Amino acid sequence: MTSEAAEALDPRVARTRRDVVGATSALLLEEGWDAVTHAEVARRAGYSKATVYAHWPTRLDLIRASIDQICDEADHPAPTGDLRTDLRAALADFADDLTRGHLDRLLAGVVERAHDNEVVGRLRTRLYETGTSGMRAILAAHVEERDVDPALALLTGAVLVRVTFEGRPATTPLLDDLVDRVLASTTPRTSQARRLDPAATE
Amino acid sequence: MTSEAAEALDPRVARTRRDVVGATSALLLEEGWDAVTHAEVARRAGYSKATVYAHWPTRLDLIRASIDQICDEADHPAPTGDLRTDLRAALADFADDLTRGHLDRLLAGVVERAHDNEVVGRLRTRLYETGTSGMRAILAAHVEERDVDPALALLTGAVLVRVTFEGRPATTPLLDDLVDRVLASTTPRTSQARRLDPAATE
DNA sequence: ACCAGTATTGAACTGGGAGTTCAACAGTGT
DNA sequence: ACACTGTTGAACTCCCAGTTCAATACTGGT
Repeated sequence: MTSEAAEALDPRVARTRRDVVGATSALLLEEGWDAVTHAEVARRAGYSKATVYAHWPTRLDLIRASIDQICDEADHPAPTGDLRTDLRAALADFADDLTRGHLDRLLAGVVERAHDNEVVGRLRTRLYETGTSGMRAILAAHVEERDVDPALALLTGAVLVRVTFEGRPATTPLLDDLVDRVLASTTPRTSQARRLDPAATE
Repeated sequence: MTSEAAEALDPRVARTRRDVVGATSALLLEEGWDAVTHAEVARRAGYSKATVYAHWPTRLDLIRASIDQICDEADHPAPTGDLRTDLRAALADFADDLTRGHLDRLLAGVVERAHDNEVVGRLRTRLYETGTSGMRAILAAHVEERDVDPALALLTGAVLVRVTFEGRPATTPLLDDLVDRVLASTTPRTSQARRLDPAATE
């Protein structure tokens, strides 16, 4: 019922879904997993608690719909074609999501609950892949296949640690340094004269 | 009263503290933050709920005591003196804590709650620093000062991502590869004449 | 052995909030 | 106008974290 695509949908239902999922996303990012209750979501969205229960019987239903929306709406800056430039931009974008977008708390909440819930485990994977797909695409286009996964883990992991655990702001020089270090351990893909001399290029 | 060090302590109090904090740590690692309630902790430790409340009035008091204990008890393998070997061992140790020790869930739970609680923020920092202090010491002894922080963030971050988000087992070749990549972006400290005595360091 | 001081206990109580239900009401497509 | 479906408000149940306290058990000192 909820998955029918272009089936003529009651406009009331469409409104409700849009409003409630929107309110849930905002709540989830602003206040965290535990703050997402049917009562609070209903209050924020301007609907009755009973309506919210009718559409999303459990808290996880609400959160799943919300995360799906967050992932669907994610956008990435257009690549220029230069590896280093694009990677820096994508990494800055990721760091921005983590801090300003409070994605770090959402990720933490999902990771914590993924231990005893299969569905949450899939949300965790989807969320992480969405947040890093930009970088993955850039890497896949420019470095050897075997380097993509390790480089991605190094980059995203380092930013996560810096921002989330060390509480450090993700400044441009810090991010650029990380990109340089990670690229030093990868093999460029094109036969182009892209030697990895630290001092050369740009 | 609770912080007196060698002051002759009522053995009942000593027993209670040991048992309850032990039970809390186990519960926290096995079942996660939300599972830590006074009732469940009391049940596991074999004490009355009222006793647990008398010693630790809030849930956070319990968790703080538990994390303090976890950090105090943490031990690291003795270094051999060889950078690559020691780093591999320390990283494997960290990965093991994350997976087998369920440290990943604990970290996630702490990160999530650190957003609106200063005390939890300090727990997060302490927990992360405890888990990575072994690697930090090894790096500090062998690479340039400016390389220590970035290398640490890259290593721990990559393992975190691989284990926690990708759900991948932290196999030896995977960890060794990460160490190699990170070391490729660092400058070794002057000569290898740096034969540091394990007992004489800091 | 006794005692004064303290820790522990069991059991009962409260306060709040998550989740549920439903009859009345409102919006929708024909 | 009509049948159908979504929405509503309010009342309700149930569970559980947190609280309290008089009775009991243990401890160190005399």
